[in-house]
Amino acid sequence: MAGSRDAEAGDARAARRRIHEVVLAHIEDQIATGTLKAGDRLPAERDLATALGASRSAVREAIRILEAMGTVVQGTGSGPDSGTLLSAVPGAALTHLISLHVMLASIDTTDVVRARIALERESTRLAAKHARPQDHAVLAEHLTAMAAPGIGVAEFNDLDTAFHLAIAEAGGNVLVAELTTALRTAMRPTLLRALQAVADFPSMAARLAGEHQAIHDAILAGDGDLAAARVEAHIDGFYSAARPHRQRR
Amino acid sequence: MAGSRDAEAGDARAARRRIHEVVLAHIEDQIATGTLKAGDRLPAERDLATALGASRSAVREAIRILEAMGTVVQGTGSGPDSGTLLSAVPGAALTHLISLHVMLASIDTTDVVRARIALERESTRLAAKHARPQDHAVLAEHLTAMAAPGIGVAEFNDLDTAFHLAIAEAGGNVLVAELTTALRTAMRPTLLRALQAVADFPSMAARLAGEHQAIHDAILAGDGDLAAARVEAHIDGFYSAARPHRQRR
DNA sequence: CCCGTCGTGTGGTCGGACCACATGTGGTCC
DNA sequence: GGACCACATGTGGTCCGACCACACGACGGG
Repeated sequence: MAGSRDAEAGDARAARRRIHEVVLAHIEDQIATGTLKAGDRLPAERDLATALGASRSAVREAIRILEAMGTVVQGTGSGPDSGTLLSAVPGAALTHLISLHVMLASIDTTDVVRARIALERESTRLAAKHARPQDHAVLAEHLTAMAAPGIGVAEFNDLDTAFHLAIAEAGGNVLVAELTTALRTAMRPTLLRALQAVADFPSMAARLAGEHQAIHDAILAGDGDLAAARVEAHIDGFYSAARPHRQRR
Repeated sequence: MAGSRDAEAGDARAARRRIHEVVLAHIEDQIATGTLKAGDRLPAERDLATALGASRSAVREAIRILEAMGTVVQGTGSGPDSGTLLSAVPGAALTHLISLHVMLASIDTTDVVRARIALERESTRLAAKHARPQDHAVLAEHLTAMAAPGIGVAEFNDLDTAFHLAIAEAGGNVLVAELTTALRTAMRPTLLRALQAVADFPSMAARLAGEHQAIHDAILAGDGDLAAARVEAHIDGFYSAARPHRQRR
């Protein structure tokens, strides 16, 4: 049935839908109905192709999309790690998506900041309620690392991200945590530029460290509202301070 | 240089990176540096392939990913709408991504609800500050439509989504609006199931309509905090009421 | 019993062919 | 001269068949 352009059946009336979209819909349908679930293995590309009457290229394009969405991982060779498996790791995909759109300027950075604040207020409030000792340990660890004298801009920023992410994870809401990471990561280049433009980085680092400490304290105290307010002030304050340095282009 | 597995150059040391990833990185690099921006046209697939020393399949897979991210649209034929153009419409991609992960249960629906609340609190607060007369008109329109007697479950739900989306758009934050839509759309199947399980749908619709009206009133009054609180109660309340109906699986 | 080898199955890649579609260009007919 | 039609051209869409790289598992020799 390969090269049959001759109108396979009566379904030809449908709009010219690309084949890989049909394949994609087929797979997503099985996901929606529970026929396929995380951890399952998809049929081999070749089998899927013949089963759906499509070419392997079409199947591959569909799988490529699923992979980009973070719902599938592929491995070569044989064995348990080979083949196409349904995973469920939205983080990287989300980050990729947001980053692309920030780069394309289809999303304004101030919008990202506001969204971050909204999400982190929530995750911080959750963290204040649910954080366990080990979560606090992680946070404290990041705080210590950030206090290292002579720390570089990039390292500081990455620790900063890790700190905020740890809060989100302590909150226990997977989606909020993933979104927080995605937004924070998407802003990384912007943040680095801003930090590098800061005249007195050490004092800026000290100020941010102090704010982080205050946030942690509020979380430790279980005061969600206070922690949330401090997070908002922390994020908002930094961007307000950094924004004046506008890069050309 | 096509089938050359013989270590093209010194770059062989790099990990086995799939070719489409290289192509993708190449394009994203041009986006990051501003060489390519929204509205621009990518080279033809064949040209890109020869230019990068890759096969057309590889290029197509990379483009497929970009398309899935909502950064590219393709059109056949010639003319201004043909070829591969950089767009910047994150909405559909975001929705697709979230929906997939909700279906795969890699994201818990209660997490989605909490995230929605966090985002909609923000957008509602923004709407209370920035909404213009035409925004209010749209909101009022949706409210009227939802009040139609004998309205069906699906229609009501879609209008509900439209109402919340309109608020997000009135707030003026593109990212928050897109995220709101994505989360709301991802929850659509779940919401429909819940609504269909409601014994007395008309009275439920009336209750929700009343809450919507109250939210709109607060926005009209410019009281962001009140509006935000009402939105939170509205969303939280509905899910709490509907959750008891747990579907097997 | 251990270990190397080879078979087999999986994704990764390629190139070339052809289709469908939309436009532009030119010639033709009135 | 102007309206119109046919073909050349360029773009994505699709498919096929082949081969590579890789990893596991079975088989057989030492």
